[in-house]
Amino acid sequence: MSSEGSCVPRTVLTEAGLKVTRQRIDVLEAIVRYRKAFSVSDIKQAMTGAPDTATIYRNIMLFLEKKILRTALSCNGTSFYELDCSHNPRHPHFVCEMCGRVFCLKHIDGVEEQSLLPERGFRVTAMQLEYRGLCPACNSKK
Amino acid sequence: MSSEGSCVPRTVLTEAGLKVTRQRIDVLEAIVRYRKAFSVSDIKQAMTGAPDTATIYRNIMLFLEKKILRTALSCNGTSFYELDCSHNPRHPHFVCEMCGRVFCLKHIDGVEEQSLLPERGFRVTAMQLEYRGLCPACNSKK
DNA sequence: GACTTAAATGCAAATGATTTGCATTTAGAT
DNA sequence: ATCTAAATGCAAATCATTTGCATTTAAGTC
Repeated sequence: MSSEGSCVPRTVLTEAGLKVTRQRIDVLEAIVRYRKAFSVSDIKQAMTGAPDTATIYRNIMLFLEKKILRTALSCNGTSFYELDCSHNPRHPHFVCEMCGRVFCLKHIDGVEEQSLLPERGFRVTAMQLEYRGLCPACNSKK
Repeated sequence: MSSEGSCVPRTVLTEAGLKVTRQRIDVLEAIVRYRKAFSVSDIKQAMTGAPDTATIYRNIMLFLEKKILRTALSCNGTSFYELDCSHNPRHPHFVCEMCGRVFCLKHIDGVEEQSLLPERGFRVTAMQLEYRGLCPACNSKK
């Protein structure tokens, strides 16, 4: 996951210098399988026999620090995360105001952190581009 | 506030077809005075004799529907709002990961909803560009 | 392979933001 | 001045997230 690393949970953990526990492997496997931005409740539901919620949160925080994950966006009080690896380049997200689902959009060429600099004095570590509106399904229902 | 409206709370409420109540006037006045993106707790603290929290939330939801306000961003479980009027054009925001403060950045020419279109099928009603990192104050302390 | 210990986990309780139910008050029309 | 739907305050509920603490376990070390 880290920029160059593999996507094998065990390896990812070892490379990040983290203890390899059943819970961490299971959570990472679920995240890799999920393939899109997820909230803690998303990933819990996607797992059979998920670890305790506190454990999931603690591990997600750890994965964020280790750059195994990054925050995709926060909306309506919930944070969504996604894998932070070369196989998953940064891209904008879309939040459907009707069903609340979060979609990953295609990367937009030419729109990078570098091309959208804010004023001086700020040290930018991340940029997020977020759209709101109606997803295709909800849009066609209207 | 609505695209063309005035910034006088009473007038804003009337134009939006909302009942004019003391609480609504007070909240709007505080928001106009505040001049930047605010959370509910920000605006409560900025008021003397603020209405009940539930009332503030209910009114903010209403102001969002009426386009008197828009959501600036959500982070760490808190939503930030700002005036949605011609005097306050859309602009990117910056969240300081050290102190948690939210900053309004200057508008970036050429970067508009129009110039950053997501794939087909989506109906885009809003776009937010958000930066994270260290604000000038926290950055210089490091 | 058993031993040791710091780190990880589960569970329960705390926190903080936001929402809701309901009895009371009030803006705005009559 | 009167009436009624809508707005408010207050308390309690909800939801996401965090924390304290006793118990378990990964990963050396012998």
